[in-house]
Amino acid sequence: MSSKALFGARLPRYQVVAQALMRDIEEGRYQVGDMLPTEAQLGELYGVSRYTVREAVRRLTEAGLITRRAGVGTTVRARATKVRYTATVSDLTELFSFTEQTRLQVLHTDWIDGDPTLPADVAEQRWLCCHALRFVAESREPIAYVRMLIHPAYESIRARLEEPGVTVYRLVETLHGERIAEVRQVIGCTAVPAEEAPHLGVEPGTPGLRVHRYYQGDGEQLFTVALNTYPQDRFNLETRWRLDMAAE
Amino acid sequence: MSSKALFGARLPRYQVVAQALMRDIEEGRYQVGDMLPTEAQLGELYGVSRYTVREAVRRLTEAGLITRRAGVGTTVRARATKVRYTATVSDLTELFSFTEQTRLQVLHTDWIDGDPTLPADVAEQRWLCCHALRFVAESREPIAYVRMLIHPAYESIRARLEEPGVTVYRLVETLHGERIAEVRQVIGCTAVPAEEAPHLGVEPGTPGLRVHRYYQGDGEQLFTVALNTYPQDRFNLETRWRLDMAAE
DNA sequence: AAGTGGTCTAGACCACCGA
DNA sequence: CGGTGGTCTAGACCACTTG
Repeated sequence: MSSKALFGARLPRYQVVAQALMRDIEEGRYQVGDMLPTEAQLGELYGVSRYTVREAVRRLTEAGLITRRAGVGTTVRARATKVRYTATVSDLTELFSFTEQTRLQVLHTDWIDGDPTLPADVAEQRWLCCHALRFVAESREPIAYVRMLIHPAYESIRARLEEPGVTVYRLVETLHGERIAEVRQVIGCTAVPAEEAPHLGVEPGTPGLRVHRYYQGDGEQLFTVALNTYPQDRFNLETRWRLDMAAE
Repeated sequence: MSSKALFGARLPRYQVVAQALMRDIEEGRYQVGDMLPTEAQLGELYGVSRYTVREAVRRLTEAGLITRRAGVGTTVRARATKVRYTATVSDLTELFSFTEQTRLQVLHTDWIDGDPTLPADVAEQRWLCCHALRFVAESREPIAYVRMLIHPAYESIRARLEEPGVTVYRLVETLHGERIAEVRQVIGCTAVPAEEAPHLGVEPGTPGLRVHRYYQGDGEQLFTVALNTYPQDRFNLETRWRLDMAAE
């Protein structure tokens, strides 16, 4: 119960109806897969107008309990609102709070083709691979060694990679007018490889954070992959998950 | 443009109104901070009923462009819908895909009091610290060394920590009837400490993933803190961020 | 053709806020 | 007090799905 439960607080009728329906679903009087009564029937059942029924039913829809289809009806989809924990960022840069104040320095570029250390779906294709260091602002010490895998179709990105403040995903979006629809991020740890260690100023084999990010378009197509190695103590990744207060 | 753009598809009037309003905000005819016209005025302006205005305005509200207050009016809050990327899990266990098939083996318990390696707000208080190993299913090799910081008020948790499949946050929730409202997760890398290495079967100083999770209640109060060390190659953390298709 | 949800109108009363 | 958004009614027409 909320701390500000009010005794005299009359609930709107659509709330009463919504709660009654939720309870009926929760307690199994309507099973998942069942059809709910029609709006007209619910209106009669609860003695309210169609507007009120629709407002109530809208709540259930938003809570994901039901789906509706014109000409068909209303189907129960879930027994209870799942408690959902959500981390939302309004912009991908917020994923990595620092990203915007960083710059990239490209070391060299080559092609990779079937790297077995990569996931199967990535290793299948041939990628342009940009090796680079990431710096924070004016600092002379890099925070990460980055390998950027760029789909051959997006090769023109390479030329603009070193502009300050750019991010891969923004380049893909602006240069090619495509939206990044999904980002997959896999985090693990690693021993800093001998190839990368001197650039980072650490000993080979010392601990490093490995962050792989896969930028995907709307279908399944992979636009770019960023493989980052962060030496110890130069970088922390923080995520917050907040409880959704959707339907109570 | 969507692939199924239909020419003959007449838009609902509330959509037309909503888009007009969004464009007006986007282009600065209504500035952030300004009040929008009242519902009555908008109805007259666009020649639609109040229902249609409200349905339109509801879209802007859901998109986060405006906020409304009865007795006051409608305030413009943002110039454009920010693209939001969301990662949603229906249950905290999904945050760490493995957690449910794991078991904990407690090594020993002590008290910590002002550990300087911890964030200031955590270090301030006195915690019951449970040292443990986390195993996957029947495997004999632990995947992590865990230090569980338990608020003295929740000390009774300790006794049930070793039950298979339990998770800290569930114990807090069930034993004390409190909901975890927020989880903060900080990821970095570390050299596996000498104290932990033998238990994990690795050499001290080898790379390890450090995952700290802070479980918070509704206020600011911290319930528990989990400090995990995962040796290399035993564990990956994956997160997906999907583009919200909310308001177009 | 009958019935569904989706849209829309023209009214109405209310709680709340600011002057 | 007058005006706001929040709630609610009783109608209506429509596009769509199903038999």
